[in-house]
Amino acid sequence: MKIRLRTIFQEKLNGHYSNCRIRVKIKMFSLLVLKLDSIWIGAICNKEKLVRISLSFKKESLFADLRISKDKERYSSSLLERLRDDLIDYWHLKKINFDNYPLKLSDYSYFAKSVWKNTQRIPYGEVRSYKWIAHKVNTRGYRAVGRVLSLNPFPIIIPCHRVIRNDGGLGGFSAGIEIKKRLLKIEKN
DNA sequence: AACTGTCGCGAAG
DNA sequence: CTTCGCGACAGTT
Repeated sequence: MKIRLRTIFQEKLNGHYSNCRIRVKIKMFSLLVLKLDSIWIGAICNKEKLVRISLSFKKESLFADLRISKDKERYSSSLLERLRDDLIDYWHLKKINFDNYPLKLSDYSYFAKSVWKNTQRIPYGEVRSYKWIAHKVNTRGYRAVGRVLSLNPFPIIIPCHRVIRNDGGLGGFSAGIEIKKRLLKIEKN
């Protein structure tokens, strides 16, 4: 449970604090943590949408990446249960379609959202280049595409691992190139 | 102002 | 023919 103090009003009347109103906004997050082979996957969601996913070889870095502290309480969530099942199936080589997960994208720029949307159009098992994505969003800012993909809050669901260099090189991956290789290997079967 | 997961060209081996 | 270095590119934080 994440508690954010929104506003604290203190009204000074007649020389002393006589009316103190406190409004607290409580945000509830559900947390999923699972390990598939050597890779840890963490995901958080709010009441209706996924908020962030993180991949790592080290469990500890999940929580920093998700921007939560690790000993928060966990609440069950049907969304995360579905995600957990899908991820396990995906890991066992099933061609899972992650397209219809509700994602919280409201905080991101139009450009970022269009890059991610086009990334989601790359079919399972196929790859496209950063340049290809750039064409789709009408820019020659290839590096800008890379920058936005590096900020991808939903790895696997937004399959940025399917985006590689135009010359066939792998490019990069924010969670580490080994994880990118691993995901591509899973999809090659 | 600095950063990024790029691209493509020219020069060198 | 392959590899390397470098400058241009564009959008974000």
